[in-house]
Amino acid sequence: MVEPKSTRQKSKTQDQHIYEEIFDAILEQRLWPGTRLKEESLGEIFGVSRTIIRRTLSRLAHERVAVFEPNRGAFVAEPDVSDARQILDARRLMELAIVEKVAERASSIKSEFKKLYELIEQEHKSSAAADKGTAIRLSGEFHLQLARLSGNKPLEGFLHSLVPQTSLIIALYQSKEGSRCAIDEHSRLLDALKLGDAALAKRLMGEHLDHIEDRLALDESAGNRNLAKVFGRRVDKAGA
Amino acid sequence: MVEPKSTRQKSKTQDQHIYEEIFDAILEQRLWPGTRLKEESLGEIFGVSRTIIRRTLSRLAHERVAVFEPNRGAFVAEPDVSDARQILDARRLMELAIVEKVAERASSIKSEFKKLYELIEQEHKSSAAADKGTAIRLSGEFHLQLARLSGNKPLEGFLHSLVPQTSLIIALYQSKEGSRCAIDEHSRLLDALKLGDAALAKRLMGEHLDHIEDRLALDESAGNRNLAKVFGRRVDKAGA
DNA sequence: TACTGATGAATTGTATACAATCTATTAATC
DNA sequence: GATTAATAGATTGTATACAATTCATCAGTA
Repeated sequence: MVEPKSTRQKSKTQDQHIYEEIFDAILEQRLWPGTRLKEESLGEIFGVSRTIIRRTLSRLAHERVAVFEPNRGAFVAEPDVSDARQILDARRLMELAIVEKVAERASSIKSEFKKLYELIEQEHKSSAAADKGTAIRLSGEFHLQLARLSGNKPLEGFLHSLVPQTSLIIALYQSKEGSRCAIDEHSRLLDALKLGDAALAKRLMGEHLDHIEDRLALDESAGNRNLAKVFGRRVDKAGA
Repeated sequence: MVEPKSTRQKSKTQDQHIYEEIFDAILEQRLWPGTRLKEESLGEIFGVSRTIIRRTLSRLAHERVAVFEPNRGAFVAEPDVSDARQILDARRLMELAIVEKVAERASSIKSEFKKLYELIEQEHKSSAAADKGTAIRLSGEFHLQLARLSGNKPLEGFLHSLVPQTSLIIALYQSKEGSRCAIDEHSRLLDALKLGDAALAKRLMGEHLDHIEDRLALDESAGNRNLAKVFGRRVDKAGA
């Protein structure tokens, strides 16, 4: 079993792998807002040079999941209250449009729904196993899969950046713990979609998003959660 | 007057400048879909190394304005008919949402409208001067400015990638020449927005987009316009 | 002539070297 | 002791070197 001599052939998938690893870490809230993303450390972790890491970080930065501070490097984004409102607002707009499109296409994508039910099944399992990180990530993936079924790639791409940003917002501003009813909401939403009931699906999605937002404390004072910003200091939350 | 010793200080603006130069060239349809974007050539043109060019190209690729073909380099994107429909569909969704938001905020952003009227004025001028490229670009910028006034940065960013993509679609699929009524449409739209008449503004925006799409030939056979793809060949449309 | 295969130039993909900048530590001054 | 200045170490930003791949040219063959 000879290793491929070329280091380039894997490049595309290698890139994608590193990206997804960081992406998932953010979805699962293992990577906290404000965490420093040191290039050399990441390079060692994934066994590539800074060149590759830099490309990944720049992709994350473009999706507003990370931010570059000039000469200081990349950090996991910390959306402030105003950012959060805009992100959630944009996401609602997108999700409702997506749900409508999926409902319209319901009859022609029947086979795809099966996968989504399986995803919900997994959500249940990890929720039951108290594997919170995985449960959160799967929840996000449910929404991403829905976006894919909309059949509109630009929309899918846009939601792909809004979902992890939402994850960061939840990390920063969630006040009440999420009752896991969200999973049942997914499943009822999917039922409505399969029947092609756009109106019901949109209502359910709207309520689903309401519930997520209800758990957040997005009043201005909530900004105080971000102590570093309040005191104008910079804190590296991950050194290694 | 001493030059700044550092080559890094300008980096952020330098980057932005190169990006905008290419962005504008695409908006003005000086850069045609399928054009090869050779790294070294661009580097020489802008006096920077491939590193910087590569970053710019990767940004354009992320916005789907350029595409990377592995080991072959970057090319100006050539959205096919299916892509085009999805892009236009997404854009309609965005533009209507944006118009609604701007109408809602009309009273609190009165001073901003002035700039937009000036932009329309410029559009008139370049149109009168038969400066088609500039006219097209300014038309795109009008929509981008509107997006900015929506007060939603994610939406603004998303439209920022949809506008040049629309430009590529027009380049590829426009069958009838655009009557320059579009400028008057901008101006009537702006009137409605200033009055905060969301319903009217949305109707006008919808019609505006209809008119753009009316001039396109997006039936399946339209794909034949892209001869290179029909014959499975690759053609470099710009060598230098 | 048309087709295949080999050779070399051109171009991309990645790693690395080096310069600019920032950060932390220590020394110096009041 | 607190504040500022200076220095060394760490990290980012850019250019460049080198390897891998593609592309064009041109023999060779039927």
